[in-house]
Amino acid sequence: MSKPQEKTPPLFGQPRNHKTLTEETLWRLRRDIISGTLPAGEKIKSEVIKQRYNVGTSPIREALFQLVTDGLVTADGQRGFRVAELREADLLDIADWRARLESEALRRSIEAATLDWEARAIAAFHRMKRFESDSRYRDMSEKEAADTWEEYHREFHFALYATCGSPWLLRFCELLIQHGERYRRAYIAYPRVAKAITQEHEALLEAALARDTERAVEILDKHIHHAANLALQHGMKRRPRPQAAARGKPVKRRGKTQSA
Amino acid sequence: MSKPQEKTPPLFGQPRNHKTLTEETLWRLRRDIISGTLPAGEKIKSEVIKQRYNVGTSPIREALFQLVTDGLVTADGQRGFRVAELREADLLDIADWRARLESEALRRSIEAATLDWEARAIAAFHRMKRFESDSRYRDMSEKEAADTWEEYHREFHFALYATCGSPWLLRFCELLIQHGERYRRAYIAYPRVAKAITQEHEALLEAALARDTERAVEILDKHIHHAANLALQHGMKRRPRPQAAARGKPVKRRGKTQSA
DNA sequence: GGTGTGATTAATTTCGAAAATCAAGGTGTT
DNA sequence: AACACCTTGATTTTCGAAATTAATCACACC
Repeated sequence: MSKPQEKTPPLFGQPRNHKTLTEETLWRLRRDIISGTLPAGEKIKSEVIKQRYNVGTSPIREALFQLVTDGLVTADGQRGFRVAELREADLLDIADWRARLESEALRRSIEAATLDWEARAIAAFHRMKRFESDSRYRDMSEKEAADTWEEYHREFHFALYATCGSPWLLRFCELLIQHGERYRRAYIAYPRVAKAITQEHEALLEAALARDTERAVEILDKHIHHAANLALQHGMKRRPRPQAAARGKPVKRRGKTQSA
Repeated sequence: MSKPQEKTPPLFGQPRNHKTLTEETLWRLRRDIISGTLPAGEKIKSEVIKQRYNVGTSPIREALFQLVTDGLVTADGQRGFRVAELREADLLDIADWRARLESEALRRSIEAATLDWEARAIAAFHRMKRFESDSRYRDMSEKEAADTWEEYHREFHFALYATCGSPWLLRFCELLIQHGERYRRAYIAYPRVAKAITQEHEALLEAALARDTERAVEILDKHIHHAANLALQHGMKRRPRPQAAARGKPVKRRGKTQSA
């Protein structure tokens, strides 16, 4: 009613109503890659995906090529697709640019703040916070809980940036956030990470609502680097060289790698 | 020999050796869109492309979906593909972020400058400059000349940014440059634009080689905004509302729009 | 015993046709 | 005459199979 020309960016997440199989497959694949269901470096066999998602060759390939452009999947010549590797240097680069670009997005959004913006941010924050403390999430599996929280978390950040006014900036943020989430989730699981950063979210929201741009940006900057460092620390303990795991010789075994 | 792990970003342009038909189709489509051979807003009919490029359905769709992610093509629900529209606001946004991000890339590249970097930049500049003044380009059609110059121009800019050390930054620059080029070429043709900005390139190279970061960044910033304003001025004269042209009613005629 | 070459097998890419979807034109009813 | 519904033709999407390419193994040769 209020703003009919507003076009929501292709933010990913909930079961949106997808018009084509390609679109649906894209979201499912993206979610599975970011959540780690499809681990980094793993070969993506169309046969497996075909059975898992119950679709034909074309939608899978069309979705995969979009993910290639997004950088979540790599396509080696004529040797099929792989989930993109995780590299420490990449994580640092992502955190660096997330901090820079999201800070700018936040700054612009605060300058252009509207009542809708406030409402959306508060709503998103509430949902996330409440989900953390409410025991309802015990009704779902760990993974579902993580997926849900991450969805809320993403939406909270996006709500803050939404009115920045620059489509390109939003797009870059979106891309970086996706990749950043993948790194984080590869290294630390849900309930843990939320505890570590929850009060930063609160402070961030508060500063933003108070229109205290400088403080908000400072908090956001720290928040992003904090999250990246958390991932880095846990990641170093857990997997010394993420890319070495799957890249090496394919274990010599050729045929079916796993069936059931 | 020197740096075997260096991976050239998927910079587009010349007839690289493509391994798959999808890849080849991607480059051809991208080139045709950026150069304006496929005009903004135009419907992309797979049947037409199929005949023009002599490929089947799959490679075309796979390529198109990659361009959708790049923002050069839009996919409306189940109604096929279109070349993305040109909008004034978008041009301004692109110029803004080109200036910011390329400045940062240039700054970092200068800080990390190597001899290879110098050599590549000088080589690229020479090629571009020489092409402008040399009458050889009369051997080709206007369009070929424009294509060639744009290729050199792009390479010159990229050469300056190449050692910035941030893959994500390079990627953003790449994307923005592609889109920026499309806007420029939609409004002003080759020989004209080169005359207007050629001495800026020279000054830019000079400052960069002298390691005068601040001056180089200042020149680059002006250069980018200058180019955008040129496009804007010419564009406003020529096409008052770029997006209105093709969006409107499809002229009521349904069947085959054009055959030969 | 190691190495290079040819044949076999698995996988990916590509095509062409069937199924699904959309847009326009036509028909009938109020 | 206006509106809704159905039919029809064209386009897009999807599938499954053929063609192409890469990988693996076996065998002979050095």
